[in-house]
Amino acid sequence: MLKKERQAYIVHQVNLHNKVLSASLSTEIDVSEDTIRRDLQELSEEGKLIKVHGGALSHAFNDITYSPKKVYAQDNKKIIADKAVKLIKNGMFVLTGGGTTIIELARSLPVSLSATFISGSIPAIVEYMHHPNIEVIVIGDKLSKNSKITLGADALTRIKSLKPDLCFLGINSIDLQHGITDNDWDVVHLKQAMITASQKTVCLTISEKINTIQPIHVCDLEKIDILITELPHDHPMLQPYKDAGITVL
Amino acid sequence: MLKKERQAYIVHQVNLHNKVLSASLSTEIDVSEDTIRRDLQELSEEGKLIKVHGGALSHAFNDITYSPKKVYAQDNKKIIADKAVKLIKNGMFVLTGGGTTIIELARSLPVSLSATFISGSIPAIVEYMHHPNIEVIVIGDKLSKNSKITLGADALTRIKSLKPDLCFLGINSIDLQHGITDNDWDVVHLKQAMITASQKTVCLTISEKINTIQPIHVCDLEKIDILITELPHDHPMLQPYKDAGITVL
DNA sequence: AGATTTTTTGCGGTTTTTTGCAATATTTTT
DNA sequence: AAAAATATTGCAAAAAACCGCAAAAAATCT
Repeated sequence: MLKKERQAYIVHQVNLHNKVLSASLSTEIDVSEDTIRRDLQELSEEGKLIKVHGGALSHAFNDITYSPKKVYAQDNKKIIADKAVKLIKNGMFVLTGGGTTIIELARSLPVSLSATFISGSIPAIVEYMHHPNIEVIVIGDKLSKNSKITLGADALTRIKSLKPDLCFLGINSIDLQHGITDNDWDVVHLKQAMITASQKTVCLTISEKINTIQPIHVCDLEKIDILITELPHDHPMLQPYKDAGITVL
Repeated sequence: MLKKERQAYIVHQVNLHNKVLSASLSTEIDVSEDTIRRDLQELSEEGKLIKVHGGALSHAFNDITYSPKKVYAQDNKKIIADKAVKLIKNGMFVLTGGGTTIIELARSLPVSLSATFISGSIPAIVEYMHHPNIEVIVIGDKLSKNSKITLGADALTRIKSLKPDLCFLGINSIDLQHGITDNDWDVVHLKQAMITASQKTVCLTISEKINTIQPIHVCDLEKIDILITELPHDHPMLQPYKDAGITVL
């Protein structure tokens, strides 16, 4: 890999995720951390990013909001995305919902992956669209301004006609007794259809939403195959869900 | 192998793979690396690629350097968009295709306008989505990476089920004898369906595409109600189209 | 055609760039 | 305060670029 090529990649990653870790980049592009550090140094001098202890930050995202210390704590959603990516194999049909966690997943897909992604989430579709080896199926219907996904009868019937290998769902609430719950009538219907259609359902959520409840019931825990959070898989908070038969990553 | 031939090959490779290595080229074409380096030097001075340590990168790899010609075209599209916007009234159902002219139209919509826009073009949908008073209906199907619009049987049947007031079509070729022509089989079918479904069809195009022909026939001039270009409505080039019964703006 | 000039190309030697490593210092975490 | 992670520095090996220079090839001019 050429030096400039590598630096362009780094800049791309910084702009995409607002931050990068030297260690991650090192393993990702298989060069020593020294080299990464020197790259960051140069790019920093060129004003293309801001170098901090442990990695670099996006210039645009650089107000007081992010102190250098924050770089160490990887964003929870990035951690979740990285775990989720490992489930996707070449040739798979993957159905995804909306939400920021799903966007992060879309941005973390390795360039080498070639698969088919189905979604009604416009931001997610935009990310998939930029990927060189991914086919995109758009679920059409009326676009909800709030959630930026298509909702309605058309979307439901289209989803019911599919049998994807995998379904990634960003969820707002999960609880041992009440299972998955949500607060939007149409979104709930969509999620139910997605779960029913898919061979395997993977739920993504940050840990603070675990053991919370919302007004509308989506499905029971039995319907969920895999649960991904930013916590280590052996965290005590997750044990009850393992006992309920869910694979926790 | 001639020098010019060799350099043409190098440019081709750069455009194809976005990067080339001096060492690879050397063994590939069987000349010394010095020669390759001198070639890259010259091509770099001609602006055909970017020379870096170890090889060269495509111009597209770095940042897009847009030529004055592109900027000129951009201005023209803005003129076209402003004319087109005037046709849209509150409460209308508007069907739009893809292409840069349509994007420009989407960006030019006044905030006060409240209407419903139907499209399968992801970039257009993104623009509509940001508008406060516009409802968006997404036409779903397989996403074409090139044109960034959804194409396929699903999209066709969905469009056929609609009766929009207005249809805006960015066109690639228009000619007095052959009418509207295009070069992509699927896109042609989509445009035909859009024209048939709509009560009024508005074609948008920059003047340089007037009186040009492409391989596949979309429709005859009779199907077109309004033609919008960046030229003044009384420009002589447009007179024949007026005579053919088209309203020219 | 033959001679002369110009261009192109490869080669040896030198300089610069790039990269990884090891030892040491600094920062962050626990 | 100790431990772990990250930075810095100097250095050496490899790769690549650079600099004439001369042979070969092509173009130009008698």
